Amino acid sequence: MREEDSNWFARWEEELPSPEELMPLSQTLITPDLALAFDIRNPINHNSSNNNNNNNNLSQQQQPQQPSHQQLTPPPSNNNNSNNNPLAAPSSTDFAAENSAELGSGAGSDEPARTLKRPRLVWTPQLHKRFVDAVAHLGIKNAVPKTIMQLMSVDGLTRENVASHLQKYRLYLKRMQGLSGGGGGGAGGVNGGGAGAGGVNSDPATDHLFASSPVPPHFLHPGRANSDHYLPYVPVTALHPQQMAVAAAVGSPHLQSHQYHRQMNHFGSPPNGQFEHHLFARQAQPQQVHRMGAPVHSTVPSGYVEDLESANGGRKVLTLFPTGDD
DNA sequence: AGGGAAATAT
DNA sequence: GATATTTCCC
Repeated sequence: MREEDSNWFARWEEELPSPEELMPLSQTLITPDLALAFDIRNPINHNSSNNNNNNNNLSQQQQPQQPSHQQLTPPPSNNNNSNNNPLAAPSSTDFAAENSAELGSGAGSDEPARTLKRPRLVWTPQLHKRFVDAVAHLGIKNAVPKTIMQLMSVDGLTRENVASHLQKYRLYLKRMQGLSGGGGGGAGGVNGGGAGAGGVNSDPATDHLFASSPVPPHFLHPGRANSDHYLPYVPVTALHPQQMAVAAAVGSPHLQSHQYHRQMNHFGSPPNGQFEHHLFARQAQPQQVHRMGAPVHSTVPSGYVEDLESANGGRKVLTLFPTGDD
């Protein structure tokens, strides 16, 4: 089985986007202001079933901090611009900025990063993927909230967020160990994104989200093999501060936990083409983790649309948008 | 800061 | 009712 390990790594490498595949810097976020200025509007916005988040925190309105409510269109094959046009303007239909819903009175020009209570963070497969990668690269040993958070470089992510997620993730791993150890090792197998494909995931009860991202073998085999053999020192260089936005699913309560229901019904017409997501677009702080190794391979697995969840069945929302800020 | 469990929101 | 995230406590 050591092969698995090496394979996993190889796989990981393969996954890395080539320089050309990286998102062009120009693909930055469009702020509402800009959108308005340019009269950019979402060509297809038919969502808004319930635009307002009526959390119990009704007393608070939206977070004007980053008026960038971007939403990536989930289109089937929305491959990033494979061309190498670094200065391509916002890839056509990829996303649009929509706002105005109710920020009218608020005047979202300012981003007073006040102590706004942020809405519940929704861990999308992408985000989780990133999380897993980070943990994998750090090694369970060093995988602590703070470090993970730093590695992820996801804006808006707080240590608490990560800690909490980590907690659950560990639980998940634990469960998996127990299951795989006892009988079917299948569970532990690398799901390889194609979760839904060949077979069913072990348990429906299993965390949907967690199941959506491959679990590095080492995670399950603490004792086996050297602990952190593979990544003696995190090739952090690989993880670049691409920004991933955290999505706050404020309006769509249903697509969070029921994704495994595969909304991709036979009709093939999902309820909505895309959902409205509020993204916290903040720039990753320069406080990046010190990158130790040099980018030898240059592979930069950044945050961008990795594998759309055809696997998940119902998850077609991308909540991260790469921005070549910097 | 890290880990775990209770509380709450969805 | 169950699950996902947040918040509190050690």
